[in-house]
Amino acid sequence: MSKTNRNVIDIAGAARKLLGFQSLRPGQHDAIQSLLEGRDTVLVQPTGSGKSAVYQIAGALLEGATVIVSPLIALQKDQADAIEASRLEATAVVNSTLSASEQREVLDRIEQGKVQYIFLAPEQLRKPETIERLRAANVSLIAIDEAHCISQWGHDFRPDYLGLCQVIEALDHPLVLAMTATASREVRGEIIERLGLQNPRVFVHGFDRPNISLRVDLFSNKDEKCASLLRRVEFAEKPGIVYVSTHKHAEDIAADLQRMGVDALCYHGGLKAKQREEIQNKFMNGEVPVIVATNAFGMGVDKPDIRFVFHADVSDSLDAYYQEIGRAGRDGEEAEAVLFYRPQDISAQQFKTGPAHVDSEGLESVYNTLIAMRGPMTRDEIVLETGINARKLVGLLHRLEETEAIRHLDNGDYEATSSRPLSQVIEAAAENQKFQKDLRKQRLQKMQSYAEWRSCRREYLLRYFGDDYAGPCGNCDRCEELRLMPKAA
DNA sequence: CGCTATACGAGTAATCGTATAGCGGTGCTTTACT
Repeated sequence: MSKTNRNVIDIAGAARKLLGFQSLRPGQHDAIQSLLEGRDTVLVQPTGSGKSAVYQIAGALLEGATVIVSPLIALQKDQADAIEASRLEATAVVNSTLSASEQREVLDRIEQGKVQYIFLAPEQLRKPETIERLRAANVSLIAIDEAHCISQWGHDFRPDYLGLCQVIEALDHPLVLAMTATASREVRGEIIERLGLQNPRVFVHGFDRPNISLRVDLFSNKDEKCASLLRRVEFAEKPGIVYVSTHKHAEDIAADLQRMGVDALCYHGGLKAKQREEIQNKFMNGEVPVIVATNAFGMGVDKPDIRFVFHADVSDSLDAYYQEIGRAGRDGEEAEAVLFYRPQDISAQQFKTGPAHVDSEGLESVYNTLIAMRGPMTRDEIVLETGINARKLVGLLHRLEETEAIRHLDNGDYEATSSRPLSQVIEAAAENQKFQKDLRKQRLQKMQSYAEWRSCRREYLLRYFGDDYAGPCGNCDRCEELRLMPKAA
């Protein structure tokens, strides 16, 4: 008990001294304390609620360096700058924007223990050299920012997210803090399992966003849907975001809005990095009131006064949907989330559940190469030997690793673990792929169920995320229709 | 699902429909070449 009390005082004092905080929110305090007590910690809390203060303060109070795994280079820079501006210690960013000599210099400083906070993407952590240098720096805390990426991206798009478990082990299991704004119980479970967390404490705070009104407008005709969306954007209180599923939709709708005299820009991954930065800045500082975007837009967008988030296409999961609409109304004022929906929209997103078949030729080529070698090979050597491009190879290696036909060694090399017959390995890989695809299909179906839900939408959403919220909420289209109001408090 | 690029046959010179296959969304990296 006395130990706990001492920690309480230390944490609050540190927050004041280091960050100038008058007080900490309960969520922040509990998470920091959990870390100081030596527990791996999962923190689910809305953006803007001060998740970064948790690793900043815990990192300052723990001996040794803090590693922050952050998915986007743009975020890494912002987060590091925020620390530099405060009273905390030295930071470093390790990513491909640094020249080779700059990287060497930064790694030297890290190795010498001169850096307190190190920001990097999971891809950097798959490099043996980086791990070696980090080991020398005595890492005591590894914070995974936007930890839902493990579940969302790890299985194909950025497989290095699934390698974090090995990274943690290679660093002798420092304390782990996994942070995200949105994670259903299922996703939280996957984060814990994939990171190999041991008996973690899980904090979930502030999930409901009662000021965001929820609504689904049903259409059967595509043109009607589009016209209704455009009209609604025209008259909506701004600023706001329109989410779409393809580059083309983003460009078309932005062009339509401009034609109507609405100042709108589109944003998607096909644009040049510089252009994207410009567009995002214009939205952030209020120069442009409407952004029409794919899911490329949003991470790191913490603008308080977004009044609407409309969806012209469905998201591929409720997790993604809630994350997207959660960008509205951060100031606590009224905001609206409207899904413009046609039943066909669901099947149009099926492709996002991934390919139905594995690349058996690719798997065969990689597996046979590793068996023939009878020893470890680097990625580069495998590329040279098989002629498969590096990007594709990462995915194939990951698939093989999943079946345990090959092993990824701590030094970064790969080797075949056995000489299981090829057909068995391919079959196992196909099974894994099918499992992933089915999982994504189920998630897409939850999106459909939300769109077609007949009673309180907030209840459906919050229950999906594991909350036991009971409607009516009085602030969704279903409650309105059924004239349901929440029971008086 | 729905779009678009490509191929193909018709049937006669340059174009026009129609059928169909393939693709669509998230970013890190590294490397070769201006």
